[in-house]
Amino acid sequence: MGRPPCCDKSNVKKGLWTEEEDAKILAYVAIHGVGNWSLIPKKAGLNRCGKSCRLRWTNYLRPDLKHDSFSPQEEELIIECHKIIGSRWSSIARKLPGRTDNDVKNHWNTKLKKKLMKMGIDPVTHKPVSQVLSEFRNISGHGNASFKTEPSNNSILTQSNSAWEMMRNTTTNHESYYNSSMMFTNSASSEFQTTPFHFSSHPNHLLSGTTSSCSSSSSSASITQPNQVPQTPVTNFYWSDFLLSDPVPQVVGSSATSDLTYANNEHHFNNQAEYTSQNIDSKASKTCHSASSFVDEILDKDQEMLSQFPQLLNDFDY
DNA sequence: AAGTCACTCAACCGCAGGACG
DNA sequence: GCGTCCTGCGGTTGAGTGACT
Repeated sequence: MGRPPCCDKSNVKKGLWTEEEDAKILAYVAIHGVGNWSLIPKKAGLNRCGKSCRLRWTNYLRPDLKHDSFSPQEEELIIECHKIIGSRWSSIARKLPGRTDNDVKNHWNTKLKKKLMKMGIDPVTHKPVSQVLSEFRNISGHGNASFKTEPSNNSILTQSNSAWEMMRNTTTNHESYYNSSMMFTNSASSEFQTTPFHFSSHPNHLLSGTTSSCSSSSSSASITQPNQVPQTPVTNFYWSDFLLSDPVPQVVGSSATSDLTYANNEHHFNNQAEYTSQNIDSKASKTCHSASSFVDEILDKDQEMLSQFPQLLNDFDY
C-alpha cells in the first residue's frame, strides 16, 4: 500500500513558480502567517501541492533570506561545520543568517566540494586525499595496480574523485559511517595522523580559489600535498584512521581533544561553531575519558571480524 | 550559427519524527 | 499503542544558461 500521496499529483502544477503564484503566497502569508501548508494552496488560490508552497516560501520568499553570493567567511564556516557534523544542512544553515539548507547544500555540492578536491582534500573525511589513498591501499592488502599510478598535478581531481568514490563504495551505509565517525576521538588514531588543518588561524586561506594557497601553506597548515607521500608512514590499517582526525580546529600548543557528543548534541555543536569562529581556547581542557576505550573496543571488534572473515579483504574489486 | 557540454540552482521526492486524536 | 496529519530534512532531478567546439 505505502503512504498515500500528500496531494493529487495529477492535478497540481509543478515546476518553476510564476510571479503571480509568488504574489499569492506572499499575500496569504502576510495576512494569515505561515502554518498548515496543506490548506494554503486552496485558501490562497494556488494549484500547487502544499509541500511545494512551503518549500517555495522557506527557500525563496521568506523576507529574511539573503539572495547574494556566499562570502568567504560563510564558505569557511560551512566547511568547518561540515567537517564537524557532516551533511546536516539545516543545522549548518542555522549558523548562517539568511541562508537556507537548500542554499548551503547547493553551494557545497557545486562549489565548496570542488574547491576542497582541487586542494587535495577529501570532502568527505576532510583529510588530504593522498592520505586517504595511502590508507586505502592498506585496506586492499598490499595495494592495487589501479592505485599505484603516480599522481600528477593534473590528476588531483581524478585522484580526489577516486578517494571519494572508494569511500562511498567501501561503506555500505555512508551516513552511518559518517555518524559513527563523528563519535570518535582522535586519541586512538593520533599515531597515524598528519597535522590537522587550522582554518581559523588563517582566514580565507582555504578559499582563495587557487591551489597556490595550499602549496604556500605555512607551518600551521601543513597539509600533505596531493602528489606527496605522507610524512608519517602508515604501517597498519585501522578503521579509526579513516575517521575525522579532529572534529574541532586544534588549538596550537594545546592538547585539544574532541568530544563524543558532536553528532547528537546540537548544543555542543553550537558551542563548537562559536568556538571555531572566535578561535578561542576555551575547550582545550575538555577531555572525554571514555573515548579511547570505545575506539579500542571498535578496533578489537574489527580485528575479530577480520580473523573470522579473512575473505572480506579479498572481496574488494576496484 | 548550431550543437554539445558543464554548471547552477530551484524544485521535487521519499522518509522520519513529532503532535494530536 | 495506533493511525493520521503535518512538518522538516537530505538526496536527487531537471530546466535554464553560459561556455566551448
